[in-house]
Amino acid sequence: MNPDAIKRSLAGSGLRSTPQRYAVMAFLMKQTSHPTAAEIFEAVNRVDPRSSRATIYNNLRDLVQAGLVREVAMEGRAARFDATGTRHHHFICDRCGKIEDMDWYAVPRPAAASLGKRVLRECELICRGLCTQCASRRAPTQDSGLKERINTWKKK
Amino acid sequence: MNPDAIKRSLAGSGLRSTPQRYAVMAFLMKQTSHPTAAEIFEAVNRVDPRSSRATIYNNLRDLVQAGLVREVAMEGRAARFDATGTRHHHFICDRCGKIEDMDWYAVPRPAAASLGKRVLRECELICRGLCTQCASRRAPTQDSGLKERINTWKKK
DNA sequence: ACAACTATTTAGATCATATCTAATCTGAAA
DNA sequence: TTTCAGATTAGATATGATCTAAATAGTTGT
Ligand SMILES: [Mn+2]
Ligand SMILES: [Mn+2]
Ligand SMILES: [Zn+2]
Ligand SMILES: [Zn+2]
Repeated sequence: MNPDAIKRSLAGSGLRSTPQRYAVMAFLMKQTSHPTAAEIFEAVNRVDPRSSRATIYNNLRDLVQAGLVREVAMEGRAARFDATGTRHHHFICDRCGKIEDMDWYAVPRPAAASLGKRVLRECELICRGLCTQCASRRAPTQDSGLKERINTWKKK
Repeated sequence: MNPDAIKRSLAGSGLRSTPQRYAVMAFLMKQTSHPTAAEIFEAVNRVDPRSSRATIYNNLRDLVQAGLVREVAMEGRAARFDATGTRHHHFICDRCGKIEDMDWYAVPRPAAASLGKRVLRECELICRGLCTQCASRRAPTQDSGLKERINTWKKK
């Protein structure tokens, strides 16, 4: 996306276009990974060191509120973010914890009986297993169960 | 589930059955919500105050490694847990943040092309919208967009 | 171009959650 | 009953996120 389009989308959400805020948005948009606030802080300041830690957090909060960025649902401690460009699902690797985008496809909605009086807005998918890299590094053996997988991952 | 069954499932995972560990497991199994470590600490010690904070965390770690408990994938800061009894999906309320269980149903797996060389183990669903309580408290208006919903929720 | 107004940025303090340490205790096997 | 690896503990420490209040800078109107 070009600079002006980003600036317009900020303005369209009632957010001023500051160099710091622009940098966070632009970085997330060209990212295919799902960086933490700390990673965004580093990357953004490596290019142009004008953002404080608080500003990164402030801007992530504002961009999420504006719907331009989302926090990814997963079980780690540090929040991870992606720009809400195109709709997609996620794949989380059991072994290395990496979060990858998966092509979006409509998922059958829960049965009305199961839904009850809840109002459904969307269904997102979290696929789990081994990422390409981890799958090739060692084929999962029969006794390599959840325990082993979580162990490996937690040990970083 | 009866006490002996819990003890057997702990032993079956190579975990000693201690009063503290048993209490965490038993509490999670009778829970329909998705408590944080702090909530488990409080609840367990209200009944029988023998567990330290570190022990709650230690046991949650051990039970997750054993596959008897899982940490729920969601975007909050404090980890939330449930016993992995019956397979199910989750519904997260946009307004109050509550996580509810949804009946399990098989989800169509991603297309082979999209999956690539990844090894798929499972697909879990995160449904979003308004829980029964929030849906009835105020019907969503047309201009009540993501921004408003997140705002309301973040304000606790 | 300039002033005025308010959103934004900032360093550092503080909070919330999770993990580590190393001393002590205990479940369960023999 | 003895034994000892596994489990518990209080408190210290680490990590990630938010708050504070003073300084700065986009944007709008002139
Ligand atoms: Mn993504
Ligand atoms: Mn659940
Ligand atoms: Zn991997
Ligand atoms: Zn709700």
